Amino acid sequence: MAKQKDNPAENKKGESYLTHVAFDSVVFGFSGEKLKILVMEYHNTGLFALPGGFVGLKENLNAAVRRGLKERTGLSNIYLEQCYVFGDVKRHQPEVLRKIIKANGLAADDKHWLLDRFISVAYYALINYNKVKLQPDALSDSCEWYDLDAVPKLMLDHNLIVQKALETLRKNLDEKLLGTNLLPLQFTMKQLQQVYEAILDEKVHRTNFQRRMLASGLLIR
Amino acid sequence: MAKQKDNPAENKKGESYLTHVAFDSVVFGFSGEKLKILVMEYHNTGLFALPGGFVGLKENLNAAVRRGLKERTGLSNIYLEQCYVFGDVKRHQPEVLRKIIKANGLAADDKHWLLDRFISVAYYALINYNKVKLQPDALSDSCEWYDLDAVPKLMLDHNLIVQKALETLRKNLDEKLLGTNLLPLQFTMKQLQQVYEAILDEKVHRTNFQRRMLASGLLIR
DNA sequence: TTTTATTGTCTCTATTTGATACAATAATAA
DNA sequence: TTATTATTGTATCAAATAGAGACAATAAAA
Repeated sequence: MAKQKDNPAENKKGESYLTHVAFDSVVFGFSGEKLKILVMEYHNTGLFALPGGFVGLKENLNAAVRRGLKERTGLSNIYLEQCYVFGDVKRHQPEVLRKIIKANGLAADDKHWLLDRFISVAYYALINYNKVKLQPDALSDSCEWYDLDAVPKLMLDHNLIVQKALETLRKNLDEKLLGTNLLPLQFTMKQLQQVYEAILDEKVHRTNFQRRMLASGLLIR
Repeated sequence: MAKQKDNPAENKKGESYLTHVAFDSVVFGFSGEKLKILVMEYHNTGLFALPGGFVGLKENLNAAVRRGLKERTGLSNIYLEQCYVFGDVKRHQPEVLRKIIKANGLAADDKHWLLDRFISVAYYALINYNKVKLQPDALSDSCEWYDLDAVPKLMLDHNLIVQKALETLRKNLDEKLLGTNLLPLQFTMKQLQQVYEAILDEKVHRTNFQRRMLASGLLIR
């Protein structure tokens, strides 16, 4: 029986993380009548990925995700939900990670903790597009908005994660007026309707939509 | 900065698991008009817990959960869904695990892999009560059905997991006639109605319930 | 067979939903 | 300013759906 390798999961700053556990976030924003998500591009690799990260040894999982989002967007108090755990063996592709590590001039010996297998907990977040100050991480050239219908090929199973996040968002859309999290505090009915249409990818009837929203009692004109 | 301890995650049989990752299942069954779940009791500890387990180094997460369920219930082809990931630091209580390990006459040195922190992926499963042949695992005296309203105090955050599973089940109840997974292939409308009432914990109108079920088109009389 | 309970069918009303017409307001141009 | 246009809010109607009960058909028990 194979024994498990024993890699200290430690980054350059000497911070330690739980091995085998990662998270990825699908960060939704709304602008120009379109739904967008955040995508990062790694240095000199042509690889795109969702913003993600790892969980500190003494850190709550949810807190780790919030920390990650804070670092990328500058925002705290983000609307955030788990959507699925991706735990298939085939998502373990050390060559991909090795490429990233090497492109950053780091030592990619076989025992590097990033080369190990990870289970990833996927989250989706809803944020106000205009309040964001985007910030790539140490390994990335950029962290940018992409129209949902123009997301590039992402590494590993990240495109699948986007799909799942969108599904979950659609299913939960009516709980507590989720859509409002994508808009400023003050917004018009039209804007909210556009958010719904962008998420559901279908037109909704204007007057009936208003009736429904107001009937929920959670909105004031 | 603290470095991560490096424990080989290996059981008595020499099988290796991913460190820091666990799963727990809330297994629902239906009998005598009541909703029940499976609970295990550990040897000589007075500790109750949900059936759970760990993920093999080369095993898909979902497959690991199915393996666990197979071992406990004898069933394959179980209806199974993720419901939430529990990742708070406070669920790390090495004393509890140490108690279990010691009660089984195993060496509970500080480096035992079970004493490390775990993120747990919670699932809920729906099974046909009558088809089950219950089987405790090596560490447990029993694996038994408990009425949902009479579940004992469980270890760690397992009672919370039960709550979350029930919530999720209720939310998803109407998708694809979920309830039928708790019944034999042939069942009466009355039985199905009782399942619904047990899950939702409220009465439903008989004739209207039938209309709704038949309207879904997924049932034949 | 009679009695009783269970299950299926039908109907009535109330509520919700989809669709449209039209009024009020705001934005634009003459 | 007024006239014109587009946008947004209100009212209404019909269709579909949901809740509640009457009653017939069937199955189970005496």
